[in-house]
Amino acid sequence: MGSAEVDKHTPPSDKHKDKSKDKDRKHDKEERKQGKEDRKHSKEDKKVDKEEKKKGKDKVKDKAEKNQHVEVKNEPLSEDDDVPLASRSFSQTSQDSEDDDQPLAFRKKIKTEVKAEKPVKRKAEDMVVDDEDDYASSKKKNKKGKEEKKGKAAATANGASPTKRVKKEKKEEEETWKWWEEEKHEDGVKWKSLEHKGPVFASDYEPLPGNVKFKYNGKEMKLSTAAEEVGSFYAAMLDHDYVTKDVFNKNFFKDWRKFMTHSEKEIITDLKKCDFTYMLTYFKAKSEEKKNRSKEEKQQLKAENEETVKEYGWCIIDGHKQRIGNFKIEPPGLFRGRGDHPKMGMVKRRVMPEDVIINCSKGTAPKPPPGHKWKEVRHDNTVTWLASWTENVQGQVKYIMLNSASRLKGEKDWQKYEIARQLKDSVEKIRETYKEDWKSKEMKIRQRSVALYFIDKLALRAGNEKDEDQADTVGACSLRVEHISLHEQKDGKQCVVVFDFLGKDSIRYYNEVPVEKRVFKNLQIFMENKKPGDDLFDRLNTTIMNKHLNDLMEGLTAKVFRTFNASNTLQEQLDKLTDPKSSVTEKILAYNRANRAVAILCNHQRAVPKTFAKSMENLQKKIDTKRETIEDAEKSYKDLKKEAKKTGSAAAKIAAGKKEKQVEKLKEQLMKLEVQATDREENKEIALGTSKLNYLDPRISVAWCKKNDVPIEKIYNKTQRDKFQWAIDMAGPEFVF
DNA sequence: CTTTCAACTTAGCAATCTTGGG
DNA sequence: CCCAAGATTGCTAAGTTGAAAG
Repeated sequence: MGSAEVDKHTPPSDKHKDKSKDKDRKHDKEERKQGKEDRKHSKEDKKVDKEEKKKGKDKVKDKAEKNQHVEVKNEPLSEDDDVPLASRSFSQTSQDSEDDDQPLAFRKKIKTEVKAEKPVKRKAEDMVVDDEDDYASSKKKNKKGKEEKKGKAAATANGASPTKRVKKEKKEEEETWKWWEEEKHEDGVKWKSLEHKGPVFASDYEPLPGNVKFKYNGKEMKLSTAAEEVGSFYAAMLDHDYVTKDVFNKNFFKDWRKFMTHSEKEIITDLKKCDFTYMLTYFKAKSEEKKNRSKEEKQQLKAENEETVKEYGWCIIDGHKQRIGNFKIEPPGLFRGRGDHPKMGMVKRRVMPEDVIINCSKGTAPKPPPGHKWKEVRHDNTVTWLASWTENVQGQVKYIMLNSASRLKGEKDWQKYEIARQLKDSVEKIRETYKEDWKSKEMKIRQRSVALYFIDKLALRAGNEKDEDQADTVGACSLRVEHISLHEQKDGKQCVVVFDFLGKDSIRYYNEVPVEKRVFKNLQIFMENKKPGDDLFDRLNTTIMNKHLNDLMEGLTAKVFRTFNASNTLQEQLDKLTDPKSSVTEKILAYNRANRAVAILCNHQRAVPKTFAKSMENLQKKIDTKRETIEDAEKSYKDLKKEAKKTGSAAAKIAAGKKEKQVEKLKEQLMKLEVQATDREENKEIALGTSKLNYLDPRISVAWCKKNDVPIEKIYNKTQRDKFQWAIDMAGPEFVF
C-alpha cells in the first residue's frame, strides 16, 4: 500500500497551503462557523460557555497552586495577568557570574566520574562500530586542522586559544554510551538517578535608550518599563504578516493594556494611533550592528554560549552525561499561533523560577537563581522531564527534556519502530477485518472501519477534537462533511473522494482518491442529512478508534499506521529505485526520491524557498557552462588524438590521454549538476526532514547505506547520526523493515 | 461514560552557521 | 577573503495518547 497512491497526491494546481488563499477561505469559514454552532447545539451544548470554562480553568490553577509543596515554600502567585513582565527583577548576569565560581567544582566532579566509568563499559563488540568511530574521528581531525588555523588567528588576537581547548573537550565527551546494549529499566521507571543544573532563564529586559521614541497620536510618550517591553514585542513584528490580522492586533492590544500603568491605560486606547516605527528602526539597527561585529567579538560571544551549554546543557542520568534538548526557558513575547489561531497576538508572560518545577534525584536539586525559589522540587522517576512550567496563553505545561541522542529518547524511538514492524506482520489481517466491517449493521463500526481505511491508506493523523480556542484543523476522526466531496466519476476514475482540509499546523491536505465502492456508499450514507459543518464520523472519536486498534494488536494506535506506512514505503521505494550498478550520486538521488515519496504520503510540505527561482537559474547557468566546457574539451581531445596519430609521438599520446581523462571528469561533474537540479526541482515544496527524523526507521537507511557502499554521512548529518547512533550500530546490510 | 490533564512526539519556520565559488 | 546560497540548528506550536478526574 502507499506506493501507488504516492504520486496521486498532486492536486490540480494549488496543492499547497497557499496562504494567499486565506481570503477565499474566509467565506467558507463563516459557513463553517455557522455549522459549528449547529453542531454545538445538536450535541447538547457539550462545549461549556466561555464564562464557565474560565471558571474551570481557574479551578485548575488553584489546584496547581495547592499542589506546590515539598522543599519550597508556597509563594502565592499574584494574579499573573497583572504582573508586569519586569516587575520581579533578577539579574541574569549576576547570576551567571556567581554560579560560575561554584559550579566549576561541580563540573569537574562530573567529568572525572564519567571518565572513570567509561573504559569499564566499553566491550569487545565495540569493534563493530569502530569503522564509524574511525571515520568520525578522522573527520574530526580534519576539522581540527582547520580549527587550529582559526585558533592561531584567535591566539594572536586574544593571547590564548580558546577554540582549541573547547574542541579537545568535545572530543572527550564524544565517546558514546551504548545504551542499546544494556538492560532496560523496569516498566514505568525512566531513570534511577538524575542530576542537572536547572533551566536557563531569558535575560532581563533592557529598557530602550531615551532617544528611541514611542508616539501616540503623533505625540511623543515615555512608556513605563513593562508597557515598553510588551510594546517592543509588537514593534519588532511590524514587518510581519501577523500585524495585518485583526485577531492578532485585538489580542495584543487587550493584553498590552494589562501591562500599562493606570495613566497609560487612559491615554492609549487605540492601537492604530500607536507609532512603533522608531522602536522598529532601533531594533533593525541593532541587529545590523550585531551582524557587523568584529571577528573577535563574535568569537567571544560564541565562547560564552558554549560556556552556558557546558554548564546547563547537560545532565547526569543514571551515571551518564547526556545532552539536554531545550535547557532554555522560552522568553516572553507575543504568541504566534499557526494558521487561523484565535489566540494569536496574546502576550506570553515572562517565566520566573517561581513558575518552574524541578524534577531530579533527591538531594541534588539545583539552586534557584539568587533571590528566587522554585515553585516545587519533585523526584518523580516515572517521567522524563527535568523541569516544567505552565505557559499562560494556552495553559499548557512546557517541559525541559533530553536531547534526541539520549538514551531516554532513543529507546522510545527504537520501540516505536518495533511496533510499526509488528504492524507490518498483522496489517493484512487488520485490513481484512476492517473491510469486513464496512458491511456491519452497526453505524459506529462502519464509521470506524472507514476512518481506519483512511488512516491506513492515506496515512492520515488520528484527528482529536479541538477546542474553540484553537485553530480549526482536522484529522481522520474529526473530518467534517465539508472536507470531502464525492464523485462517482472523476478524470475517468470511479468513486473518487476528494479531500480538502487543513491538518496539523494548518497545512492543507488535498487529495483525490479513488476508493472501493463500499467505502463510497458508506460515505454517502454518513453524509446524509448533514450540514457541511457536521462531523462525518459522528459516532467516532480517537479514543474509540485507539481502543479498537489496541484490541487488534497490542500497542497499536492510529499513529503507528503513519510510522508503518512511511517506513514501509521507504523500504519498497529503495528496493525499487536503487540500481546497484549506479554511482553514489545516482544512488543518493534514488534515496532522496524514496524519501520524497514518503514525505508526499505524509503531506510534509514547505513553503517554496524564497530564493528558489534564482538558485535554480544559477544552477542551470552552471550546467550550461559546463556543457560548453565539455564541448571544447572534446574538440581539443579529438585534435590531440589526430595529432598523436599523425606524429606518433609519445608526448602527444600522453597529452591526448590526459585530455580524455579530463573530459570524463567534466562529464561526471555535469552529471552531478544535473542530478542536483532534478533533485532540487522535485523537492521544491516538499520537506524531507520531518519524515527522516520522525517516521523512517533509521535502520532501513543504515542498511541501505551499508549494502550499497554509500557513506552514512551522505544521508545523515551530524545531529541525525547522533540521534540514530543506535541504528547505525545495530543494523547490518541485511536489515529489512 | 465524558472531560481534562500530563507527558511526550511531530511540525514548519526563523535564525544561525557553513561552505564553496568568485 | 567575502558573500550569498544552502544546510543545520533552535524554537516552540500543535499534535497523539493514556490516565485521572468528574
